[in-house]
Amino acid sequence: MAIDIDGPEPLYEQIAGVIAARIDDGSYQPRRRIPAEAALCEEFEVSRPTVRSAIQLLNQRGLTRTVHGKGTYVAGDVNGLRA
Amino acid sequence: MAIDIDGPEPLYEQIAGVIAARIDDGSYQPRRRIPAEAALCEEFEVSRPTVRSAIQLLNQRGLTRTVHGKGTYVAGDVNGLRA
DNA sequence: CTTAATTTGTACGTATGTATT
DNA sequence: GAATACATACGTACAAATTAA
Repeated sequence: MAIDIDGPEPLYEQIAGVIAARIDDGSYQPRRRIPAEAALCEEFEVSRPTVRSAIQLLNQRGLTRTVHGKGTYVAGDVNGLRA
Repeated sequence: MAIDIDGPEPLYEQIAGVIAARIDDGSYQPRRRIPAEAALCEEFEVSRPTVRSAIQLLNQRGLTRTVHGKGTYVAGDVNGLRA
């Protein structure tokens, strides 16, 4: 799954999609931390605000949870209702 | 209600609070447009990203609704469930 | 229909503050 | 105190939707 800089879908949505897919397929496991914002910036070659927008989407959708000073964690359940 | 640049509460939260208060007291009426982002930037003397963060909060809370190319509108109901 | 003006959307880069380890 | 990581905020540029001329 690559990022299409020219496509109609915003970068932050595409990135959120890639991360969501990794959660789905187990690359990023429940209750574990996903890579730091800086690392995601490097991987996707985008700015930090763009990575943060992607993470914000994931948090809103309940797939992840961000903790100040620690990191962003994959939600710890299958139903998206509990930690 | 003034903005406290030094207080612990983020600017965007303070601004969202001021706008919410204006919705409450009727200064901004249901289904009517609130001032454009640029106007709010001038009034509160903050950057556009900060104003947008404030509006995003209001949208998330259901107090307003933003339409691309048009503006941000006060929710048209009392229950926050319909437009 | 084309153009311009207004307004919101996306994205960049940067600086500084705060929380955790 | 230092290193790591997220939070807030600035300024800027250009794209896209809406409306009016």
